[in-house]
Parts: sequence; C-alpha cells; structure tokens
Amino acid sequence: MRYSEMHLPTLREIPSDAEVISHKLMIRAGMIRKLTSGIYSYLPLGYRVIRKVEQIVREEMNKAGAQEVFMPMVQPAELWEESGRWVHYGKELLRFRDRHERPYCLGPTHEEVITDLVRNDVKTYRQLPLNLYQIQTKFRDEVRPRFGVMRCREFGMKDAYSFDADEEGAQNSYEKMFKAYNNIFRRCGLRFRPVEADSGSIGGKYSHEFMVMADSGEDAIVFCEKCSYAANLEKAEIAQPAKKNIPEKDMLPLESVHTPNARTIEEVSAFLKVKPENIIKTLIFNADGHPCAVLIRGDQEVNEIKVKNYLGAGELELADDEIINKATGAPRGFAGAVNIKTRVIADYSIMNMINFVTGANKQDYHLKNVNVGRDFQVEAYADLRVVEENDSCPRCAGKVKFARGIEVGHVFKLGTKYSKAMKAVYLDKDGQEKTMIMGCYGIGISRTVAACIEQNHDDQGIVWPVPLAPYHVIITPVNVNDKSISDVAENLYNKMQDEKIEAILDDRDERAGVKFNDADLIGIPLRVVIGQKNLALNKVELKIRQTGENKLIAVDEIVNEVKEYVNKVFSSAE
RNA sequence: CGGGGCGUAGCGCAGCUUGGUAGCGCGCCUGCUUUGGGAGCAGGAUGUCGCAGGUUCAAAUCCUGCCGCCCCGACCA
Repeated sequence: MRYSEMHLPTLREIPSDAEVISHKLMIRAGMIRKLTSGIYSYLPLGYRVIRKVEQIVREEMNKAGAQEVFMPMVQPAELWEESGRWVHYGKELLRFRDRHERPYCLGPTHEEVITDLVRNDVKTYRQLPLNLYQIQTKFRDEVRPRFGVMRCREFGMKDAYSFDADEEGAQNSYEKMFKAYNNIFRRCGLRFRPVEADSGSIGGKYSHEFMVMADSGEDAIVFCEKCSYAANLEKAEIAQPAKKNIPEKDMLPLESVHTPNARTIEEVSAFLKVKPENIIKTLIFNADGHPCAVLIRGDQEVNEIKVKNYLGAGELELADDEIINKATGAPRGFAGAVNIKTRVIADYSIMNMINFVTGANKQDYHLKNVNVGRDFQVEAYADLRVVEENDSCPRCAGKVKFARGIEVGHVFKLGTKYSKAMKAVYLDKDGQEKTMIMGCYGIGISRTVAACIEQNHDDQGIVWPVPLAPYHVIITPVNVNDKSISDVAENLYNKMQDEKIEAILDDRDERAGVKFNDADLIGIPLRVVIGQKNLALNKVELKIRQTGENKLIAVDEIVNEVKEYVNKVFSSAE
C-alpha cells in the first residue's frame, strides 16, 4: 500500500484521556478512535491487526475441530429467562425493547443462543461431540470502561462452545481447546501463561485463564518459582500446614483485658503490644442469610471467594452491625470465637497458634491466651485466605511469586448448567435421554491486540511481532523528489508486491525524520531506507525495528532478504 | 453509585481569580527555499468557548440546572 493513499492519521501529541501505553499508542498510531465511552472505531491499520489475530484464531480453532458460525448480537429476553440469567446477569447486560415493547438484550456472550441452536438440531449421541465458535462483537455495559480497548464495552471476541455426551468427552474437548489456546497465543508472539482460575458467575467448576504477562495488567497472577503451578489471586491455593500437637501445659490461663476503643487489629496490636501474628481476626459473614464466623491470623486477609466456595453459598457478604450484635453480643470490633453463637470455621493460618488474642464478644474487651480446643472448637480448618508472596506452593516445595497479567483468554468447563436449564438433551446408545455437557472458550480479540502492544513497545512506538504486524516492511525513500531514489523505491515496492510481501511504500513528500518517526510509531518490523549515499554503492539499508539492527544490503538482494526474515519468524512460531 | 478533575479551532493547551471585540503550539491550505530522525520564511483558513437558563449595559469568565469525558473507589470477568 502507498502511504500517500492510506488513511493513517498518526498523532504527534499524546491524547489527554489515555492512561496506559497501549491506549496512547493505538490512538497515536492511527489504529483506533473513540466514538463514546468504551466504544471504539478501528481504522484501517488497527483493523488489519485485528484481522491478523482473527486469522490465527480461525486456523487453530479449525485445526482443533471446531466449526465457525455467526450468531445474532440481538437476543430475545425469553432465552435469558430460560437460563435464569435475565435476573442474575445484572447491569452489564444491556436491555432494551423493540417497537412491540418486546424485551431484548445485546449479547455479552452467547451460551443461551448456542444452546438453543444446538438443542433444536442435535438429537442423538451420533451428532456429538460438537464444537462451534464465532468471532463477533460483544457488548457488556461495563461500570467503568478504561484503558482504551483493554476494558471497553463493545469488543471483539472469539467464543467457542463444546457439547459432549459424557464427562470424558467434555474433558477431551476442554483439553483440545487448552492446547489450541496455547498455539494461538504462541503464534501471536506473546509471552503468556495459562493460570488456574475460579469460574465465577458463568458457572462450572473448572477453568483456566490465559494471561499475557505485563506489569500494567489488571490481574494478579500467582506462580510457583519451581514448578508449573500458576493461578490467579482469587483461586491460588495455599498448602495445608502440618498440624503440631500443642501440649496442654504450654497453654497459659485465659485472661480478659480491657481494651477501650481498640477495634482493628492495628489498634489492638498497639494497645496490647502484641504482634498482629498473635491476634486472631474474627470476621462475621452473612452467607445466604446465615451468620458464620471466619477466623484468620491478624496479619492476613480472608479470600471471600474461598469462603463462599467452602460454604457453598450463593451470596456472601460481611455481616452488618445488627447481625454482628446478635451473634456476638458486642458491637463491631470485639468479635471472638469463644462462646460465639454462630458456625466457626478457621483458616489454616491459625491451626498451630497458641496463647493468642481475640475479641471477647464484649464491648471494649479482648481475651488473651486463647487456645483452640480448650476455649472453643472450630468446625473445620480450611484454606480461606488470600495468598501472599513466598507462601508455599500447593503442588511442590517451592515458593510462590506474584506477577501481573492481562486476561486474553478463558476456558471453562460449564457442565450442564445451561444444557439442563434449557433442556439440551440427546438420546444415548440405549435410547436414554441425557443432558449434554458443555464447555465454553473465549478469546478477547481486541484485548489481545492491546495486550500485545503493552508487551511490545519502546519510546518510539509500537514494536509489532511479525505475526500481528499490519505490514511486514515499510520502504522509505528518503527524498521522493530525487528520481534515482524514488525509481528504486517504486521498483522494490513492485517486486515485493509480486512476492506477496506485505509492504508499505512511504511515497509521501515528507522529510526523512517524519517518515522515520511514523514508521517507528506504527511499529512495522522492517524498514528499507533508500538514500543517496548508499544508493551510489548500489545498496539500501535494512533496519530491524525490534533490535535496532541496521545493515546495508545490495539492491538486488533486499527483496529476498526481507522475505527470508519474515518466513523465518513464521516458521519458528508454527 | 460515592469521591475528584476536565469540557475553549482537528490535536495539546492558555485565558476564567479581578466580566469589556478569543489566544498559543502542533496540524491544515498557498508560495518559495530545504530534504537521512518530527525543516525555515511569508501569507491564509478554522470556534455556537459542552448545552440551557439566569445576573449584567456587557459573560469563555459570575450564578443555577443539565449533558459528556477522564481518574480513584465500589462492581464485574
């Protein structure tokens, strides 16, 4: 493509409303423009990159046996009522009515539509397994869109749905997708990592997130420094410590102490001159209307998702003052497990604690030298806390570390959540009616592009990995008014066209500096510079964007050189 | 939804405190010069100062209401 004919409005100034680097660069490089909060248009350059990602996704999905479909974005409320999500999905689901006042929504995801589609046509085990996918625009009415296309309301997504006859098949489908996702992100040239994740409200029990590693990422990742264990912060498990026997004789006599206005761990710790590690924090939760006390060491945090999962609760929140008063007989800040009127569960962190401090269930009093067993019983010890860096790995003897990442893909085992609610059934070999087992698999296409830029940029602009680069090479004649220069440029451009090399010819009558800066900004991997001095030696310059490496190549050889560079990158990523 | 900030030319911003004919840089158009890292000179175009009311002889500037956008938090995946 000739630069002079391209719609490629690059910006010299940094847009004032952009926060993260990918957002700034996508706007400056003329890839996207904002229409309204969280909603973007893709300009030619940006859309080309989107299509590169889509193509890789298509190839790998097809290779994994999935088939492409295209479903509607506008969906009738009835389907969502059937699955139960019309009520449960919340405000992210953009709802509206048509002229007949019939309720509809814009699809934030397509479990309902695909399940309806499949249940109507799939009747027998002979038609299973089945995996259908689409690449389509989704709409989620995010509370707070931010970071450009990283967290927006309208975004491109690939979503796939698998249907299997039994658990074994479902596991197989999941593994195929897991493998396909690894291939996809590897081929995109990204540094990424699959991590174990909680499955959230979509349902199901088992999932992996694919995270692109980036310090600007919104998600915390926990990974083991020794083995391959990795999980997101909510999911990350903590190894169960060994139970030590505490001899009765080491337990000091229980003591009640006056602690006026000392409610928080910090206040109690300062007042009693006791380290937070020797205090037990007692949190009262409201789990589906039932109070439950959760005990944890004073310096650590409770992971509400773990508590919710342990209790099997639908809704979980910290109890309000009224419930706390009723359960403990004291205002907030003085709860303790001794003589409490609720269930008591405890995090592993307190399993081996001795002679600790807790609230006394009495205003302005705490208890010292409390001991489990002697002073109160716990219903169970469990893993209920938020991981910390250097905790022991749950899989091996290593320690866990933290990193940040951007979620670009997510694979779920859905089980029968939707197929059961929406009666997606088939007849098995014995003529028995059975419920299909589903999985769903998403990739944020637009987010992948942003994540790629987060990972691949420098002070000058974007540094595209070859597989996602909108073009592979840009030919830069230093002065288009010099005929000898522009003739060579035109000639090389034509040859590259013939060789199907994706090339831009920067035929603008601009100063060299402008062209160099634009080429760097839009991140084209290779730049062929044609200037008077080198041309006199019958040579042109080849600059590699990523390394800054600069070499002189004979005019006759440059096309081959470019071709080889590009092919080498592709063959190593396959 | 709570807290904060912003809205003036295509982009980035000043002007507002103290009311008096709307400015700067970049970009854009024309001409000449220049041509290997965002050129120079000369000339030029571009604004319902977010919207609606109000105060005033006079409002970008003061007052009220609304809208939009951004950031932090809550929420979500």
